[in-house]
Amino acid sequence: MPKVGMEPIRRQQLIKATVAAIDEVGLADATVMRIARHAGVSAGIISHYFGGKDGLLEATMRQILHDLGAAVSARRKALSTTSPRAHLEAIIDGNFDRSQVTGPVAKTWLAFWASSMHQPQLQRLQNVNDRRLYANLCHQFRFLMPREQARDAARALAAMIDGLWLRGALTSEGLDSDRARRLAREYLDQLLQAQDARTPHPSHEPQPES
Amino acid sequence: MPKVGMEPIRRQQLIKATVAAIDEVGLADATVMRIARHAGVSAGIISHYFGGKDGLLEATMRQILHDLGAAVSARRKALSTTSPRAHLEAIIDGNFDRSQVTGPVAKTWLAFWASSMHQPQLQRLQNVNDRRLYANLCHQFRFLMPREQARDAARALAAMIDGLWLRGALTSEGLDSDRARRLAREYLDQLLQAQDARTPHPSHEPQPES
DNA sequence: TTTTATTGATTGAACATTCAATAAAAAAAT
DNA sequence: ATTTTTTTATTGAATGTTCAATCAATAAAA
Repeated sequence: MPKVGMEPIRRQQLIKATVAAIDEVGLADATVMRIARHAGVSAGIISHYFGGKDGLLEATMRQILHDLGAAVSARRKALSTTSPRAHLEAIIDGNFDRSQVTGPVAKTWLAFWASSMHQPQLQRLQNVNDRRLYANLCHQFRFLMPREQARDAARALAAMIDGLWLRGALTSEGLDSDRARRLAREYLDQLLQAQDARTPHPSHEPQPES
Repeated sequence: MPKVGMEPIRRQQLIKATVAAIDEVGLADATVMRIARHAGVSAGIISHYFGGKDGLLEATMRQILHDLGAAVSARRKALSTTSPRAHLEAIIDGNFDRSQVTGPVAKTWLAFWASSMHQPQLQRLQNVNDRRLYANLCHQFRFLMPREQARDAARALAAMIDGLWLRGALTSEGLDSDRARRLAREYLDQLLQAQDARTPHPSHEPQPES
């Protein structure tokens, strides 16, 4: 079987198998043997490509975070406007992107979330990601409201997004991504309406094109 | 040392020690030895009082859920009104009650949350609790809006509460419970204002006393 | 023939649980 | 009031299991 250039293939295989194993039995029971079996390879190969189980878990979390970032980024790049509202909606949609919201991925996500509280390696990844979401939201809200209000709006919308995710991961039916998206968007509407009510004379929004 | 009637004392001790151990090193590394050391007793005693580690973990989750329920319940009973808004605020405040929001408890809570996805015993407890929060919220919102809107409002506020919890558990500084409460209350305000805007002629609210 | 990829039995460490031994308190007997 | 007996609580070493990591052996491609 050994061909040259197996490394990228095996790495992807094993990361996918890790998500599958965590979905199946949870992080605590996702042993190297079970993961290897999912990938159709032997257990030893994990240490060979990832230096050990920890390396594989970190790579898996990286992959998930990367996919999430990519989903958001793609939606924002597809926009032909600088309208803050459109960008905020794109961030919401990206966070509930199909690829992210699959049952297995959601469970893996939550498992890493809990784990990251005590594993510095994972905590770093978690923090980077948290801050990115918060900073992105905050930056957009800044076009629409004063600094402190923008910060609160970002904090609240981030909490809403994560909360919908969390509750989706727990229900047996999995996350209803259409409903989650709708609820998050309605919340955004309310945030913006509340702001309009406070400042009936808009101050410094960027060019809200046609 | 052996006095009669140690059972309730030891059980409480061990549950407290479990929370402390999970706070210290996470659920994955909370071994019976470490928990026992926190409680100042030997490892064997855990099997004696809880039948095994699983029994202790389940009892710990029960305790945390019970404390949360009690905090909400106490605040609602202290109300001398049936105003839906006051009850909704009491539910919010109860969920961010001091006793719940301590760093150790928040971490333990999240650890069980992740764990409950794959442990039927814990999942049952989780579901009961989820449904209670949702049903309570939904019941109060029903006084203020039609069924479907009440359901969405309950889903969204529940997600906001859980999201604030989740994000609070992850930050190293712990949850800022005052800020969390404020953000959740502001969201509630927005929900109710949005509803007032839709139905300028209120239909069937209960006696909104003085 | 050499290089690269992969296997899987082996090793050692960590762990939950068990249980015979122990110790303290409570109860009974003196 | 002592001493003895019984009951209750607790210990911690021993047991058996599970697991991650290792590495010599193997097999396929180059």
